[in-house]
Amino acid sequence: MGSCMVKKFADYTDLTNQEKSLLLRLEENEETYQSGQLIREKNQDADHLYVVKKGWSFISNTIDKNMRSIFDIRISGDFIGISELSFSSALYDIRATTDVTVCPFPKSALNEIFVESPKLCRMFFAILSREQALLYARVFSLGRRTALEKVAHLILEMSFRTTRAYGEQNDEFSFPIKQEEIADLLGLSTVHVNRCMNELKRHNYIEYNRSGIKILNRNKLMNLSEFEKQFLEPIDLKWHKSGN
Amino acid sequence: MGSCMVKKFADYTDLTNQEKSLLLRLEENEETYQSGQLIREKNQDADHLYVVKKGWSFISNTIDKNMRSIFDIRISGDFIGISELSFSSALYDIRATTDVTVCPFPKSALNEIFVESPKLCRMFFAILSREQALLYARVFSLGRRTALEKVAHLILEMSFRTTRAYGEQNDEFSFPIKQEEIADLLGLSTVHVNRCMNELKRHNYIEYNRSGIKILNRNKLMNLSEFEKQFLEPIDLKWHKSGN
DNA sequence: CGATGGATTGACAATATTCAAAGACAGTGG
DNA sequence: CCACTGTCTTTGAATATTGTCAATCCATCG
Repeated sequence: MGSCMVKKFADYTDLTNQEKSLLLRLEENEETYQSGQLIREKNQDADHLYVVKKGWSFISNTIDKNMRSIFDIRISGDFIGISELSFSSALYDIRATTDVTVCPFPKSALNEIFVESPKLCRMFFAILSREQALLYARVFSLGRRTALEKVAHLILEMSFRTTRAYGEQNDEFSFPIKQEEIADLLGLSTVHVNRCMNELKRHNYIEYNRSGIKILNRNKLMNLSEFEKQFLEPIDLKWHKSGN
Repeated sequence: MGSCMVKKFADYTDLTNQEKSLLLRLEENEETYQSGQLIREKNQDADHLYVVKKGWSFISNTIDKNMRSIFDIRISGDFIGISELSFSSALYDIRATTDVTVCPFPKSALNEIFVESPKLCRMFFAILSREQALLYARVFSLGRRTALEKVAHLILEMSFRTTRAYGEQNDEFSFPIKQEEIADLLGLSTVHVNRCMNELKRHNYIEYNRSGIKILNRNKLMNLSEFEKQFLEPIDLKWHKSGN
């Protein structure tokens, strides 16, 4: 299979061969993990970043045994660890939700890329800034949406993200994540997530089973969760041109 | 007064004169706003970024009149707008909490800096990645802490951030923010924020009035909110050296 | 077939919200 | 200097939302 990064970056801009080979270096090493396995633990040395090549994983923090928060789901083409760039040890756990392939690379590789290619540097910056925007959206969700709206919003978010990552627009997609994990993502209890999922099902907004989800009424879901469509805009790299 | 940026960056690394002048250019223009004023509105053109030079401001999003979420408070030395780098129009409002001085600069200025100085480029990347880490901490707070813990955590966070921005460690600091704004930051109702603040006062953890706050028992606050001390680590730029 | 991990359900409890009213404080103009 | 205004804070009572606990169901896998 090809390189996630080259594919992802080439969606937005033309790449020279040199730039392609810089990106390919990030995926020289591969590691695979089975569903449920810990990929890296909090407080370990954080000298590597990761690119997710295949599967779903998530980053989370646990305080006090029964108090876990999942910060984000990471799927094919996503980076893991950028927020730890300026920290010496890891701030959170990384765990495989499905069977997963990740490519670890040393932090210093980023620096080489920045020096060699201003275009890739801008691209990385744009990606990181886009992730910040998505995190703001999550903060909004956590702070100001009801449980039902949160669940609806998450389903839509993952629908758009998988579409972008895998290329096929599809109302029926793989959603290989436990209700307990949804709860930890959204700051809810497992039981309540279950009730919300079933309410969405009763209203005929979605269908779901263990491994997948089918969106039956995307508009209603969008309205319910007041999904903000700006986040679907493609990444715009024009900001390096003129002063406005 | 001197440049926020030069001061902030010089805390972490040595700067050449050229680098200093690159940073100074970001603060060539100044605008001042009065407490409560809108600095920039959602959906306007997002062709500029801002450095906050003086005062507190915040970035927020409002859906449906009575549903506001404040994403972050921005104080002296903080950037505003980086998460909109790859968007053409603004995702959120920027509003002055106190009287505020901000310096707008065009997005393209960032690109010039990246091309001219790899060191500043790394620095910007490190700052942005650090902000992501802080956002993860906020996600944790919103999802998994009780109201009382959230309030305690926010007070501590701002205590550390003002210490870093203004240089003086102090248990008594300016906290010029309405309870309604705290509520929108933490995803609570104004009334409940009030009750929590008063509970912290009753326990003799804090004192407060309209404009300031005094921490009486920092340890108890740290324990209550399970504050994670890693976030206080200074930014580490060593990641550009070896791949170890 | 039994064992296991996850999903589902009901009853009850805790936490936080809403609404409405009253208090405190700073700024304003007379 | 005082009354007036508007904004923010504080309080109580009733309500809504979500969490907790414990039991049961269901599918999958050896």
